[in-house]
Amino acid sequence: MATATRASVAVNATDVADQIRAAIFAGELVPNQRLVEADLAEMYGASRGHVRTALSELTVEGLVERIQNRGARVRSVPVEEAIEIVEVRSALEALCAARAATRITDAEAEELRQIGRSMQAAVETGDQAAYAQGNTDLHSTLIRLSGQKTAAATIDRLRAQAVRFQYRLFAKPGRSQQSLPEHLAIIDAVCAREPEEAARAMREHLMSVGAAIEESVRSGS
Amino acid sequence: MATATRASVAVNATDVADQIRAAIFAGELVPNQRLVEADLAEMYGASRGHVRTALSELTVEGLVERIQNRGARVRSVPVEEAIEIVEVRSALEALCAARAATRITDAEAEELRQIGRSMQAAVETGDQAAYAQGNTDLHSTLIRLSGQKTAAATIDRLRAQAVRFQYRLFAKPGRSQQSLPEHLAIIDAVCAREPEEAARAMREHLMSVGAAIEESVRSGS
DNA sequence: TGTGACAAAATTGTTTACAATCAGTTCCAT
DNA sequence: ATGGAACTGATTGTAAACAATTTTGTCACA
Repeated sequence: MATATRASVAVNATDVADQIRAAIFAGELVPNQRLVEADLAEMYGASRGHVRTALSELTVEGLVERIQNRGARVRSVPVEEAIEIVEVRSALEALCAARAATRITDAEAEELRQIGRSMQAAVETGDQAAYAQGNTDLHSTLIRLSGQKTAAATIDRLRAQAVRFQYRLFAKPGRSQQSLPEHLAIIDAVCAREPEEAARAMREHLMSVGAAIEESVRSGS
Repeated sequence: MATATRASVAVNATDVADQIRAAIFAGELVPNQRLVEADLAEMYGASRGHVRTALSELTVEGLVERIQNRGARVRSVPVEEAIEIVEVRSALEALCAARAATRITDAEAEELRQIGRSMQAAVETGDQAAYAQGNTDLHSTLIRLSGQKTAAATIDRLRAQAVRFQYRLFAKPGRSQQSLPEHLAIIDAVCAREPEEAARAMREHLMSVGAAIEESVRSGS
């Protein structure tokens, strides 16, 4: 733990991109923070050329913003766009939930119900971290069970852009009490192998997430 | 028109990426075709460095595939993935259609109906090119009217990956006769400002596109 | 005190040269 | 003939040097 911000050494452009992406995801690099090539090169033990192409790639992914001759910054996603992202995720995760409902095996259904039980327990004991973990597990499990790799990749990319707002949301008191029944409804529908209902429940859940983001911004700042 | 494959001169990495993207879209660069850096550099009048970062960006976009020390190729999208792409587009364009239905003005509705009329005329006169144009116009207009930029960008990126299959489809005899009523149903629903029905019609249409791709591949090769 | 011109520093953009790797070929021993 | 070691040409990977640009700092002057 000598160098706090560096997990492992990056050798090529892809590695550097991965590290920067992880740092943004972890909140170590915050929106609008300048990304000076020389600094990043030293920090990750890579050449400046590698850092440069990594920044190009991250720009395509929408995580980084570049201005000619004025360098790169962590892109600050405006609220309106964050809501758009949730709306798109809503459509895609609804698709995934529906597909999961048509493909799920009995063993996988049990796995899903287990996630539901642990989320319920987390709400009862007031363990926010455990609830957040359950939330992540549920969404990623459904995406995996859908077998839709294109949707999975798209959702991943979009979610990375909106990390900033995810944190805000879990900090909101009473949020988990509200979203728990939504999550359980999704699990029930998928386990009951009802694609239409699973999609509907997922859409409803993510629309509520969108509304919560909108509201938290309206009141927060 | 001295150099057939080059439209304008590329000076930086973004320009090169644009040119290569356009060439792939136009079918000048076909799947699995090798992309030799030195050749591209000469062809587009750019340095090899710029070509290199352009290839990195296009790899992130999913248009190009790179293998370490063995260069870049135009990525060949397998059929299964093309179907996934249509499925994702189905979810996203349904979202756009629904949003368009809630936001559309009278003038925009007339614009949409006009597209419908020209598509109908194209089918009656057997003008395939005009029908393809109408198809493009309709989809892009709905996406624009939705005001959902995130969805728009995502759809664009996905469609670029699946160009190969779009061509195939329009070559199929009787395809336009089948899809015309689907298109008209979408237009009617959006103009009637019925989001649910618009989304349903769009989903149905794109599912039929997916089925047609699957079938054309099954029989074609 | 404020403002403009100028100089210096920091940073990014671009090119070039060189190193590493791979595919194909030749050639020799078996 | 056959298999493999060594060679060759083509191509990609890497780094470092240089050029261009922006930003920051300084100072004279109103």
